[in-house]
Amino acid sequence: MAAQSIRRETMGAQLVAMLRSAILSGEFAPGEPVTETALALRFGVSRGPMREAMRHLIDQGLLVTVPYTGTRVLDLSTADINDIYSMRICLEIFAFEQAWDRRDAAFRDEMAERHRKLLEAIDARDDVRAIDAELDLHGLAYEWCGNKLLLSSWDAVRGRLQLYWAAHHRAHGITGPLRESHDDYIRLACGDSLEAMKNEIHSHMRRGLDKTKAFVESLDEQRRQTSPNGRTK
Amino acid sequence: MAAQSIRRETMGAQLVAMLRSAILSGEFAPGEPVTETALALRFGVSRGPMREAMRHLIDQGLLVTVPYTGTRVLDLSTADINDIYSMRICLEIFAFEQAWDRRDAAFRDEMAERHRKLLEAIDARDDVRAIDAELDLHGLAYEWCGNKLLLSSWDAVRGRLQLYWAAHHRAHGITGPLRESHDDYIRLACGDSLEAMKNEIHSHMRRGLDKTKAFVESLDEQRRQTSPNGRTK
DNA sequence: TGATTGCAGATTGTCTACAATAAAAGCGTG
DNA sequence: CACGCTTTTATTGTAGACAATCTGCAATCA
Repeated sequence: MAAQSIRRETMGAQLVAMLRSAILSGEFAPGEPVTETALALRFGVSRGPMREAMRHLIDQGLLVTVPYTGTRVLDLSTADINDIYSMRICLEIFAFEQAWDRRDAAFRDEMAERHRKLLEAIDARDDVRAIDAELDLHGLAYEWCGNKLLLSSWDAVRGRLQLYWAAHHRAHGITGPLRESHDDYIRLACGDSLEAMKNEIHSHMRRGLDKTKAFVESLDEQRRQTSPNGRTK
Repeated sequence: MAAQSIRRETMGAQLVAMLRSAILSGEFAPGEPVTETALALRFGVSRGPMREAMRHLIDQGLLVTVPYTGTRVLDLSTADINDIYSMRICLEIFAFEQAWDRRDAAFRDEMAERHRKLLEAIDARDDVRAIDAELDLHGLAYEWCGNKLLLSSWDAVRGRLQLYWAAHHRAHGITGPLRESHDDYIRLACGDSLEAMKNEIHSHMRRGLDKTKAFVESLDEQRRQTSPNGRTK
């Protein structure tokens, strides 16, 4: 019944999706100020719904705002990366613990399917899609245990992660996930040893952390050289 | 409560606090519909800021909304309780792992201070304050590790927990935490064995889960008898 | 009798205009 | 040239009116 719904969604909800993808696609860079009027103009709506969508992303942590002063895209910081990745380890291990006994054929099929989509995006050299596919792949465990609270926490982490990876991609070009980087992950996630899977999560995250951290540090270095003040427009 | 003493904060931000405490104090019961106009009138503001505050609580999960139809306070459900408590175990153990080596004299002092406030509220038979104090006590570990992501996840859990406990309190009168219920928790949290603390968290949560679950089940029973129509979705 | 359709009320969604606030720019003065 | 004050401007905050949509009920018709 919902197949051919034309305007089933409210405007604000659509704006959230559009604005998020605009940020993650790099149209608005991390740290860059965004104003309600400008965005409203950009998306062809009034300030009301636009503001509402922005508040939603503020709640999610993708935007930060100072009352009566301004709003800007979340800036990249080395400190936050440790938080993000340690949180990932905690949540993903928990997700697998909860989902472990619920895994069935459908789970393994879905896992394979998402892996296929990831490989497809990598082969197509489509990094934006590859990033999304990798996060979808990791998201399966969270979805499978059916804990809404856990899922919303993962969403918060995912948003930030995507922001960092997208920035990384734009700075260094092709830097998406390697083709074989998830082979072990998939194998163990569908295997019989929860302990082995936990270890894989740890080492998987460790690799991701090192990579992401190195990038942001190089960015900090670069920024320090060009303008000691901060951002230039 | 002091309506508008100082206006350092923006109106919407104050409304969030007021509305939340109104919900948690039971002025608006779980499952009860709330309308923007009624609330705006109640707090003496326009629909704009009121709506904004409501959207914030919607993002936090304390309110649920259906487009063009209505908004209501989150309803109590037995299924969610398992999610909440398993999430609590996961997050709180992680918080102590992260904070463990950072604990110092200030940490132990603050822990003692919050425990003191909890006992004070219990002795004063002030259950609402006791609930808040207990959550503050548990919150210390989260605050201490300085992970913003973790803290926001804890906030989400805390809000729901508070909703359940407050409902419990209103239904059964004095049901707040017992005076000695946190002695072990405090002792081990300031002690030398992380493993012992993890065990304590597990058993502490187990007790809380059983108690809360029994309450909601009794509530479901009661609701099933009085009104068969039941507005469950 | 049963289903369908039209109507009324309520509620949220959106728009426009105006006020409050904070940061930046201008400017005179020592 | 630096300093402090005033003015300006950009931005968000708030208000009220209007439009779109949903729900329930009653009138209508086979």
